[in-house]
Amino acid sequence: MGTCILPQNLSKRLIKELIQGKEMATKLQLMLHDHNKPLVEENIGFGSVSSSSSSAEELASKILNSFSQTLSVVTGYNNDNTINNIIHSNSSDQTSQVNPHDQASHCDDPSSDDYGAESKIKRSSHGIKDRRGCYKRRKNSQSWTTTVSTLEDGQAWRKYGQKEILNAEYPRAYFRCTRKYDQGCRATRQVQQIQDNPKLYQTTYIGEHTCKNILKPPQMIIKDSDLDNNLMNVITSTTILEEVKPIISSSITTNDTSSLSDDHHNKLSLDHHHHHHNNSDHEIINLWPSELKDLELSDPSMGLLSSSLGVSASNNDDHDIVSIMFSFGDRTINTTNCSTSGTNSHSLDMDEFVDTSIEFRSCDFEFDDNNEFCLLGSL
DNA sequence: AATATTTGACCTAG
DNA sequence: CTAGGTCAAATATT
Repeated sequence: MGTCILPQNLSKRLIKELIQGKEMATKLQLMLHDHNKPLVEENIGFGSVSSSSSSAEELASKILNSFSQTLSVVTGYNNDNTINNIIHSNSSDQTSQVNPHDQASHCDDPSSDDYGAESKIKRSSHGIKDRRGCYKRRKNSQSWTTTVSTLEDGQAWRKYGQKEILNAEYPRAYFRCTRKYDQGCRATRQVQQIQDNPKLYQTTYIGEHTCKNILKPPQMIIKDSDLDNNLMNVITSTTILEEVKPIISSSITTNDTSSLSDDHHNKLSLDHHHHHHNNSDHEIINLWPSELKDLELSDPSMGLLSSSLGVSASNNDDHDIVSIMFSFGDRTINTTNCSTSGTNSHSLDMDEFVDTSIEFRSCDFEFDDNNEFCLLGSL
């Protein structure tokens, strides 16, 4: 597909930014892991960040900035596969590629059912060995490798194998896109755990998603009872929203609601304030895109939108007061002083959200009696 | 029932 | 032949 023609200096800068971002994210993760957990247990839970909040915030800010810089480089030069190629150059093995076509005659479309029925019959009938058809390794596919601390990347993967790897402490897991058969998507990924406690995985993405990852109605679930756990999964990440991708450009850090200059500077953040709390009443935590799984739509290869979900809340009442702010760069959607009761989960239809909210300037939402997320104000 | 995971066999590149 | 990528039946989960 697209080949990367990125000036070397920018390429270096991009790599540098990504490395820095990764390092800082790791630090932040450790920080959260080491300091927050004990605090959560003996303390109030959501106030936990406060003890190390200054440095953590600092780190978070730097990380965001790092990704912003990265985005500005990427989106300024290529909106397609640039990032893949760049990161790929950093990848460990299965390199050598850059032969984007010739994706191994790996059963090009699922319709030409290759290894499917036919071989199944031959194998199961009499245990007769026969070739399963055209299966070949896809060593010529685009691939890139990252090191992360979670299996979650917001995409729908289906595990199809696991292997013990020579000289590797942990087995390697193989995943394919869930839409492999209904949409012929050939994206796969391999996850190699390289460390335990804290967990670290080296994730290699092979091939690009060709699917539209939007089959089920996207939903954002905010379950009060899960907030504690969610906070422990915290880290930062870059994900993509297909609909928003085309208008991403440079900076993603501004939250200024006053200016409505252009369609760029997109950032999704969600603040979940708690007001019954003693120390701080406003904390922002970046959640993994697993929390956004169902609204997350694409693959990490196609573009980047740094979407962070900030959440904090109080559980000391049967009425949680939450305030949620979505900000797409300089546009903000704010939900202040929403009152919700009970421990039900609130769902937000992200289909509608993604489609329409870009048009909003500032408006209010709340959870109604059915815990539906609804619009209060006008556009 | 549909969908996901586990796991040993199968298959290919080197 | 070996190492590692994939298949698919059995099993588990939703």
